[in-house]
Amino acid sequence: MIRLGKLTDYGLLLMCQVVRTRSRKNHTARELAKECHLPMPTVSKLLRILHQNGLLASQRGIKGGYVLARDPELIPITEIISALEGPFALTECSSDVAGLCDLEPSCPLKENQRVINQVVRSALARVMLSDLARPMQLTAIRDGKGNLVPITGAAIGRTQ
Amino acid sequence: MIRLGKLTDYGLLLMCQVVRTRSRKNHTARELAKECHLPMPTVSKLLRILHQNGLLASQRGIKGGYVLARDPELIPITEIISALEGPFALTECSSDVAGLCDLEPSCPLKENQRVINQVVRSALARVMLSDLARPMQLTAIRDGKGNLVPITGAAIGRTQ
DNA sequence: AAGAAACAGTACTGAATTAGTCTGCTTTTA
DNA sequence: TAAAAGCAGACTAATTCAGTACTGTTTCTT
Repeated sequence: MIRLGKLTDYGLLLMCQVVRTRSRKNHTARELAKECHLPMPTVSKLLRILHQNGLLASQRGIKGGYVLARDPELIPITEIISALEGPFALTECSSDVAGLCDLEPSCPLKENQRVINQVVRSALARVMLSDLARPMQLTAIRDGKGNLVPITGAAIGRTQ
Repeated sequence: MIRLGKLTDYGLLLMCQVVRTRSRKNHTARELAKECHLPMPTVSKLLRILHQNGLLASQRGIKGGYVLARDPELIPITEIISALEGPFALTECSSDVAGLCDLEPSCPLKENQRVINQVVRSALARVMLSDLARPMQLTAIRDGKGNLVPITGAAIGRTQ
């Protein structure tokens, strides 16, 4: 399967929790850990990374905590994923670093790897955090032209 | 990054090689291994899996080998990926198997994981093997930075 | 009919990656 | 100034993955 790390999954969960409870002034790592049933050190680490990538704003000190840096409508989930998983690449070859692959000079796939990558990425870039945080309400995404496309009809390929 | 295993990458490479040289009556594992600069046992294993999933047809015996089971225009790369990586799922939660996740009863993300999954999958389902096997003829253009961008969906999100 | 060439399948090993934990430090406010 | 909270990196354990080896089965050729 195409893999998203557990930590990324947790990260998405945390961000959703922040969105869902954003009436609160701020969110401490401890609170979020409890609410999401995740170990506190892990949550702490994730929140720090999300902060470093401009997705959360942090306040230190005894009354500190985290708040969302932007409206959830303005946060594509690709940003969260990139923050936690590093540069977006399906394989080593599709990254921008050269020389990672022995086959590189002879590999005719390299360019197309980039394309696969781009297809996945642009598809995910249309899903916003606000879409994720409202369970059950996401029945459509926007296609390349900005039109809404029902999710259910989007599936091609067979179900396994 | 979203991860595709090396073996899957090799599998895509092999399938492309078969397509590109399909004037040959058949393709032995040995030939393909040499042409793709991959170890022969690995190639053998991959070809067998691809065959089991109905992507290649095999002929045993001294004059045996593999041929493409269908026209490359009819093979979405999701099929190749699913064959080599197992059921399409970005995280454990998004698979159909229940009970894998401790958080399941309280996890409000579960449904949306499915959505993310579906978004990626339906995007990839539109890319056919024939598209991959013809480098440079793909429906993609280069943007200002030299990155390939599919013309079907204007890439949103920022480039990292 | 026998042997060679090629596919089929399984099991094991070593390596790489990842998740998670621990420890200590810095900042801020009551 | 002490406590609460964030900051940072190192370390360990577990899991996953790639690769290899070995054995069996099929079919063609001589």
